[in-house]
Amino acid sequence: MLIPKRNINIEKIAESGQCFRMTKNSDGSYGLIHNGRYLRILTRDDKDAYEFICDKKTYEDVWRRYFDMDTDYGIIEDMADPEDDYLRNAIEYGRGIRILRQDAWEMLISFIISQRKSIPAIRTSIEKICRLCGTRIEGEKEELYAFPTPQQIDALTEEELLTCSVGYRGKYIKAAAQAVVSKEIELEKINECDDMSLKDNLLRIYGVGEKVAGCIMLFGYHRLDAFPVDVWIKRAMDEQYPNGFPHHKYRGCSGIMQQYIFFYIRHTYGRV
DNA sequence: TGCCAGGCTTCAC
DNA sequence: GTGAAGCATGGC
Repeated sequence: MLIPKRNINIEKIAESGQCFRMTKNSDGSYGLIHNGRYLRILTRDDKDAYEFICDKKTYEDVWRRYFDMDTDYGIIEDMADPEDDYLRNAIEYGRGIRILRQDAWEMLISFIISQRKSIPAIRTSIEKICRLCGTRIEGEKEELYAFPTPQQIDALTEEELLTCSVGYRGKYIKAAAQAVVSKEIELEKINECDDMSLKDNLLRIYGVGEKVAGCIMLFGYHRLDAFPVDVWIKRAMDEQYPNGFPHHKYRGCSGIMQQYIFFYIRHTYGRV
């Protein structure tokens, strides 16, 4: 499947900090795992496109939605205030980033792990957990593992979890798995809630605060008004928006603007 | 080597 | 409701 490069940039998405299991292979291709499926992506400069290594049906059934291909990001980019140079620069810099429609459970655990960790360290931890208790993906030469189910993580002992470099977050991960397995929290059902109620439900989970809830909403529930504020976004807000970010101008897409700013400021400070 | 990382809970006040 | 302490460990 050839996907034109217009409005999608796999390299930027892979390092945008919204997903942790999309990695660059030694041959320059990209690989990602989602819901137990592996997708390899080649860059085809000769066609000005990406080549998704999958059949058309799988693309239509799975990846088209995952990459949010039915949203026109050009329209969203045009919403930026013409006088907001910072945002316009951020968008220009991050053009091609899209908000992936990832799995809510995976986002819950991934962003619990993310607190006070660097992105490379988050990736390392998540990979360890997948190898420790995730299901091996069939039909691939490499050893690839799906993200563990709630039951698989719930079955781990505290000691096993600690081998994944999660540190003090181990108890949060256990509690989250327990809450899901026991149906104390129903991740699919709460998708019926409006944004505010969805956030309230997520905040009930031990180890989930404002920022992590925002990330789960944005990347796991595709709630595009979620605006998670981490140390980087706070830095951008303090420096560029001393009177607060004008959310009212970006109703329905301020989370996307957040993602452009996050990507931009991390590169501005040379941390990537 | 020391500092920082897509923060959270707990506990004063 | 607000503010500060304490937290585990990898990566640069």
